[in-house]
Amino acid sequence: RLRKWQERIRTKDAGERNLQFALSEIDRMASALGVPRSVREVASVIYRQALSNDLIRGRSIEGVATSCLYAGCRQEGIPRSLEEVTEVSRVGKKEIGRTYRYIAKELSLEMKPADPKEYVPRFCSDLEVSEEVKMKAIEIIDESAEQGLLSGKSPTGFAAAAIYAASLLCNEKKTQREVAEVAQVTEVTIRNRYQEQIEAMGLN
Amino acid sequence: MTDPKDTINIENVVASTGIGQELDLQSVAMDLEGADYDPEQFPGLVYRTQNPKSAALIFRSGKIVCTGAKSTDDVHESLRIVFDKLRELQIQVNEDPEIVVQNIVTSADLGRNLNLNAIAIGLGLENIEYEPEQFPGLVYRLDEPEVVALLFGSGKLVITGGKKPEDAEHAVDKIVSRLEDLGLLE
DNA sequence: GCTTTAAAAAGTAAGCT
DNA sequence: AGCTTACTTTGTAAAGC
Repeated sequence: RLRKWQERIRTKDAGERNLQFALSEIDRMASALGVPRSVREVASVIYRQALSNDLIRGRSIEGVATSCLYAGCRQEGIPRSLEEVTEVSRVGKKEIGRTYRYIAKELSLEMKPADPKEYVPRFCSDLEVSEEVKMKAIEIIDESAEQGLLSGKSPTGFAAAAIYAASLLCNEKKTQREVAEVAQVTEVTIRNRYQEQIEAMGLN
Repeated sequence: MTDPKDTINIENVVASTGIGQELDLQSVAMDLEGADYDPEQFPGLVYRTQNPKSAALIFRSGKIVCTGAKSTDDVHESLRIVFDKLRELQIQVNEDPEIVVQNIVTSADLGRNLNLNAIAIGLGLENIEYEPEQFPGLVYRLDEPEVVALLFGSGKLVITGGKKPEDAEHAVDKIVSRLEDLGLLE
């Protein structure tokens, strides 16, 4: 009995240490990504839910913690792309994506796809463009999404192309390379999305 | 209007069978021309047929998996070739080994573009998986028939997980009627 | 869970000329 | 700027780690 009792404490302590580690990792990554405290709190809540629903077994704590942070950002409307969270995590993009999908399904998070517009404020401030460019980019996203161009496309690439197009239209040109860098997509992707969006706006 | 069912095309059939005889894969690999066998990497020996095109995975137990065929007839024809090749190596092969189709992959075309965002919400976020950042297709799991459909913005789709060709037809019918009910087609 | 095989869908990426 | 190759997703059996 004494042994069982010790084992329980050992297990409880181990579980407590694991939870503390996960939460500190969420904090570390959240700081590195520069997301507000509300996102860390949402991510922590999701992690505790995953824990109580026994979704961690068979998965790395770091992977689950990163996935919860990714989900938290999206739930708070200030998404970070998988590329971005992967940069501050110790696990790979593929594992994060797979773990995120598993947790979202099991916890019925019912996440809507990230809206490209949600990336515009951050990308634009990183590029130091005017409010005018920002508004124009949002206009381009709305119009081209309405015309059905968004289906299947990555939200970051779509946002990046709209910002690039808007910078040209507002005479505040940013190069494809500059936009590609802040959005973490290739110039080829920007070029492809940009062409379609310009056509959709009737600006070609 | 083209009935989406008429655009269905079987792209890949996976089936399993067995010759009812244990095999020494090392010697089979030596005698069978074009065989790929690397037990360190995978326990099965890979043998490819040319006509019809397919890849057979042959195991020590004598069990065989055939993939890549474009129809159930092709699966049988491919495996007949594999059986004959083994017989040429003086290996006993049962008369007519039972061949079980395990999975059929099909493609089809709904003929119109799809708004995947609207479909994700319409079909219910709890029933679908749509992560355009990770993959451009929307994943839709059906209960009846029990298959998985991947829907794309172009209106093209992939149906997998079925065990008979009719599964794909039933799936396409259900998908079309659900999208029509939601007013998300045309 | 992984390893291997096949095939489609469409988006993204990387390497080379 | 292309073109080619390759990776992402889905499902499935096989034997073994």
